[in-house]
Amino acid sequence: MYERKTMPDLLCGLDLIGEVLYGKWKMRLLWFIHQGFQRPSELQRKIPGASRRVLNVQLKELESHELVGKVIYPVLPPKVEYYLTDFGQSLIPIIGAIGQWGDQHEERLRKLIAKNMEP
Amino acid sequence: MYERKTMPDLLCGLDLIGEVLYGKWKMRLLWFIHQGFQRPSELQRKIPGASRRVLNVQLKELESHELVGKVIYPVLPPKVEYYLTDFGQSLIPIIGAIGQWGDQHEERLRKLIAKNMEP
DNA sequence: TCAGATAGAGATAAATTTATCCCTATTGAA
DNA sequence: TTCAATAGGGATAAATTTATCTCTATCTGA
Repeated sequence: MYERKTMPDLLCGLDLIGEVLYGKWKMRLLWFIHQGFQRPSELQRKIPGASRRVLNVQLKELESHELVGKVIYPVLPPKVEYYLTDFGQSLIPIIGAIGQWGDQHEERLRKLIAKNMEP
Repeated sequence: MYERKTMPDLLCGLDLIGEVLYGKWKMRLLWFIHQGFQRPSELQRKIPGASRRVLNVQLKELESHELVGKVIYPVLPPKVEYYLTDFGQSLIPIIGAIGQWGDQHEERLRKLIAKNMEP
């Protein structure tokens, strides 16, 4: 596993939230769990761009930060379900607002992103 | 300069906003500019954890994504001021909400982050 | 019996992001 | 006249994050 070499600054709310939410797939994971896709395999299908491995790792971090909980059913084949904790649930309005802004400005953003790729 | 090797997924609002806001200092830069710290040197003092260079680079990206604008005064020593465009301004409520969540949960977050450092 | 679904993790490679170091220029103050 | 402040950028190194590949295990259905 990777060992951090530098201490992060934790000066303000943005630093603090960044430590738990700054990860390529974390907001999507929280959002999809909130939408009812709670099993790892469902989440993997919802986020095809991410490998199985990475989602597992990020789910584990979300869990250790108490944003999601996990239920392991003692059955075979294995069954696992994630759920939002109250703490994680409290982020949903914010993630919703972020995604909504992106949706609202979709066209403009696509153009800007395209423009900033090649030149 | 760094050349991207893979195309990002742009499937939903979260992907889109990520392309312009996903950078260690970007939200802070927007926030401080919004607070009235508009000159590069002021921003550098507000964000001591970041090097001069990195802030310049991230400001440039924010500019190319039309979230901030830049006024160069033709004086010596040089004077530059950044300002939020309407587009950038529209992100302020969201950044505010994000930071507020972090502030509200400061204590809990500090404990969680600390717990997840060493073990 | 073999393929595919389920869930998870170690080792390692690749990509990306951030940081560091060293340049350019000019003015005013000590 | 030397230092600090102003703003910016290239080259490169380091840190971090993400992806890939390879394992383990068990059950169901063809």
